[in-house]
Amino acid sequence: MGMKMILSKSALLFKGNFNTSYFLKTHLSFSQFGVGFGAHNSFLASFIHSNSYTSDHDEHPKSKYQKVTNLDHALYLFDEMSQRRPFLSIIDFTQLLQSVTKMKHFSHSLDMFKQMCAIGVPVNKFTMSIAIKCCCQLHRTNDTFAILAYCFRRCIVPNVFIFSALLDGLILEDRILEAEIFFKKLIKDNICGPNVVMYNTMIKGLCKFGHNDIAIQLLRHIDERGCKPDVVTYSTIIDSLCKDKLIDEAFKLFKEMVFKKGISPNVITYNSLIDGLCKLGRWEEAPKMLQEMLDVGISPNVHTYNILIDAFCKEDKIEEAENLVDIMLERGIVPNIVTYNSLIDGYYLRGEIVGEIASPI
DNA sequence: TTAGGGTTAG
Repeated sequence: MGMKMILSKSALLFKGNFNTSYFLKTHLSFSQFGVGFGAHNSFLASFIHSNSYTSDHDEHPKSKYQKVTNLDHALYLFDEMSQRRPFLSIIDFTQLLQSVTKMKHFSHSLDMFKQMCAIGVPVNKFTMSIAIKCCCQLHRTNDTFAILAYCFRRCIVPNVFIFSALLDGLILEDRILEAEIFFKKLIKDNICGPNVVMYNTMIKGLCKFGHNDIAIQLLRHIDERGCKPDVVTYSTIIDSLCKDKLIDEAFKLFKEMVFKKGISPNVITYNSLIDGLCKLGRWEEAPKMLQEMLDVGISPNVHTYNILIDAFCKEDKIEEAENLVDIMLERGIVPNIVTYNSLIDGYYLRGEIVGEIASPI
């Protein structure tokens, strides 16, 4: 099998089914929640700068459990900790659990959590919320509800972190109806006062299912509840509007966020808008947005460049895409697999990749 | 001195 690729310079714990409906008895109607691009200029830059703040990152040094980046090392440490008596602090255990979770070894994290419970480590709300997150990432939300039941048995009252993780799990599994019912029940029965993260999670779910209008209603509702929407709230809806090709609506919300609410956009907000412009073929405006980002002091990241590179490649503008790769490299941003996949697609569309591609293995 | 949310391809 031969390979001939012509790429130019860029070629380079808890078993059992907990009954979710136990928590969702009350079914409420969600209906109770009930400018186009081009006006950006230096005023925007000054406005955003005036609303930005810098924080001193005077963080505490990381513990050895927080520094772990290797699974085998983490498991070794855990084994060592499990055998020590008296137990180390629950903070040490939780930090190690979090490190394994950050490595995305969710099954191992859950196994560790179960082991902690089995040997009697006094798990707390922090530990619980990490375990629930792991369950959700593994698409095992029903097991998550079992952990919640375990919370109650141990007299650990779930808090907004734990409920938000649960809500996120339902949304991840596309169980939007249950998510809505659950969310409303938490509020109606005063089980948990939602904060902006929980609202954002619900808004993400609504957007995921195309309910932009209800998401915007919920955005209005946040203010009425005395909670403040933030850049994630707006960016989530802006992104959804862009994906639904409602770019003018997205820019309207963008302006509301910046000028009315005084919330500074970030690189993710801009990425969504640039992607929306590219996918609608508004080629004049996308580079302007990139320039605007730079003007307001927001550095494009690998996502930003990938969005533009992919769009150029799909439009047979390979040279422009290659120029962007050069700019990325000059700015110290390393192209990743998405960058190369987009470029390969572009070359393929142009017919510059011929023959069969042999397996490299 | 321990926990949560939004962006890119296929």
